[in-house]
Amino acid sequence: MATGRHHRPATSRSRGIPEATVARLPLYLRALMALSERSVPTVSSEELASAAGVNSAKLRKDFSYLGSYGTRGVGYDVEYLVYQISRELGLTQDWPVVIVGIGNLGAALANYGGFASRGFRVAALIDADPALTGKPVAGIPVQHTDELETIISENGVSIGVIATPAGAAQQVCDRLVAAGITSILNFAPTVLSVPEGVDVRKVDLSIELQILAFHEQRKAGEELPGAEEEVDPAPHPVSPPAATVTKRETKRDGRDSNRDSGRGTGRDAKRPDSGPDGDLPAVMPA
Amino acid sequence: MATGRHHRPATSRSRGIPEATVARLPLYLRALMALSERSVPTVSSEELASAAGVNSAKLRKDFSYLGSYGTRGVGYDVEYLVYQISRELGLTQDWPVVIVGIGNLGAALANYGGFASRGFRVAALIDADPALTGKPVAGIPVQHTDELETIISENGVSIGVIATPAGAAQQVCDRLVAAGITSILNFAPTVLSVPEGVDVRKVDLSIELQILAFHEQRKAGEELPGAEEEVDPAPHPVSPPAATVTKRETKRDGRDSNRDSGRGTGRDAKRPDSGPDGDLPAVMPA
DNA sequence: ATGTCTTTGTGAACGCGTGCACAAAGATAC
DNA sequence: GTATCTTTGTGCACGCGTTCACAAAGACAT
Ligand SMILES: NC(=O)c1ccc[n+]([C@@H]2O[C@H](COP(=O)([O-])OP(=O)(O)OC[C@H]3O[C@@H](n4cnc5c(N)ncnc54)[C@H](O)[C@@H]3O)[C@@H](O)[C@H]2O)c1
Ligand SMILES: NC(=O)c1ccc[n+]([C@@H]2O[C@H](COP(=O)([O-])OP(=O)(O)OC[C@H]3O[C@@H](n4cnc5c(N)ncnc54)[C@H](O)[C@@H]3O)[C@@H](O)[C@H]2O)c1
Repeated sequence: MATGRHHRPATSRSRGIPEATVARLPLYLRALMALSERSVPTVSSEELASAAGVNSAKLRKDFSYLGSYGTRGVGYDVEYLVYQISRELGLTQDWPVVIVGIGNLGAALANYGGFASRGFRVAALIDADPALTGKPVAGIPVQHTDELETIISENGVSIGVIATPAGAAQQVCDRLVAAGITSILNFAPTVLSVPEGVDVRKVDLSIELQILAFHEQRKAGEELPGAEEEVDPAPHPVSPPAATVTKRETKRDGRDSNRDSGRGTGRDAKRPDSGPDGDLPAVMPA
Repeated sequence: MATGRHHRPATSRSRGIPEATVARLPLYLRALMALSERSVPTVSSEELASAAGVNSAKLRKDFSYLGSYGTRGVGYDVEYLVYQISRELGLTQDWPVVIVGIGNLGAALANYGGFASRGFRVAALIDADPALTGKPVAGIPVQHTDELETIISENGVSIGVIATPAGAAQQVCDRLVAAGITSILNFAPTVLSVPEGVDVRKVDLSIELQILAFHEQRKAGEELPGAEEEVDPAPHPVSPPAATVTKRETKRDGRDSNRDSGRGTGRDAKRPDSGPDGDLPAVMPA
């Protein structure tokens, strides 16, 4: 019970365009706009692919979902493709956006030029702090949460950005949805529960860092083979249910473990010398 | 042809742990730490899964890669699992991190408490602007780019965050890598080229918004069936190579087009009334 | 000790995404 | 017009990730 609703659209491929492709279209668009500014008339899939950092076959397949706008032997017309992708992404209209939670991050977002330059218009900044109300941030006066519903319905906003503390996020989310928002970009580190038909995308800083840390640890571990690895480097923090814990050689087969090998740039003593402060960060809040 | 190096590790599954699983571990960890704070001793896969917003089978399979730390009939010991995941992610040590580019976003990141609370320590803030040098941000004095190499090698930093303008990102990246950084979190909207062995993860705000806009457009389009859709709503921005353009009924079969249907909450007139300013945002910079 | 009941761990099937490799399309040259 | 050369569009195969569904493991009651 209480599974909330965490469904991807289920029938993910919205109109025949795979989700993975949709996620890459902005990438292509960015590269294309750079070419456009340099007045480059056409690009080959190879060139554009390398500019966007993807495989050229993938790019061609992606474009084929849009309807094959290329010319064999020549490539793609830059301007035309910019327009087609923009249209496909819905960027030929502008999207009013509200940002809720104008703290450190919210203010940075409000100041971010990359919004406006891509068809998104910051329609309003909303915060619960009365001290902020009326204060201009990035030239836009902050409005109080009380007016959230009014702002959204009067401006026909359908995209909301949540930059409040995690504790307030779900509540804010509920209000946004009730007010008519159907797309949410969430920066708060929480899982949001939304009704069907509402899209949520999340950006979580610390998750990204943790993923990097994982790989970083692996790199470091591989350089010094042998010794501690595989084994449990510390006793159990609390006594688990019973004698269950001792039994643990179930998995742990230590697969191939190759990682493309080859280094490249000189890397040597890179291990952080296990920070000066000896306490574990916040791993065991107990 | 300057393909740069955009390889995923190739042998993606680092030690037998699939990349997709690694990406979810922080999610589980977050949920577990919340339970831990509430002194919940054990959780079932079902409960934890719904807290983390994933399928319970997926969660169990994910945990099985770590070595099956559960007790059948009971569930998982919260504290023990917190520790195991932390260890797997490399969070039992603390990771010094440098942030380069202390503008709007960089400052927000520096002020973000979520770093420290998860084992990441901001070792230094670096910016090219001499006016910023020495000024404290979040209690840490900003240092000049000249000292980048020194800072990194002296502190044994292996993770770097880039929050500079896009134009400076590749250059900053190169210096970071040369100085010994092997993991980069990039906020600048550019594709970074790095040598093998260096991990790059990117966070791109406007890409997320564009993806939301795509789905938003689809929702709106489905409510008013018929009329403009499928057809080219505008002439070609520039004349493509030749008579090529006219021929375009190659694809476009208008697939199933169902999208799980069912709405749920009342959604009615949500279309942004096509912004007051009549100009297309920045779609056609030409 | 035996039985029942809960929940894990995982085999197997399936679907999506990726990349290879190539036929076909069209440009360009002659 | 014909030939050659470039580059697209895509069929196909493969691998990863997801999900189902269930046997086995163990807790708990009696
Ligand atoms: N700062 C970062 O770099 C960063 C990075 C990643 C994630 N985050 C997350 O983003 C969120 C915001 O971070 P921050 O550093 O800007 O925090 P912050 O404390 O500086 O700002 C939060 C703002 O939200 C407002 N707020 C609180 N409750 C509200 C409510 N119910 N309705 C409307 N506004 C409300 C507060 O008044 C405050 O202005 C947090 O969840 C944080 O975890 C921040
Ligand atoms: N602000 C946001 O919410 C946001 C959102 C998404 C992406 N971004 C991206 O993040 C980056 C930073 O955004 P911002 O709003 O903070 O910009 P900003 O202009 O406020 O800050 C950029 C900072 O980088 C410094 N800098 C410039 N060149 C440098 C160099 N070579 N070495 C070191 N420092 C250098 C500048 O002095 C400045 O302090 C941009 O690429 C932007 O596109 C920002």
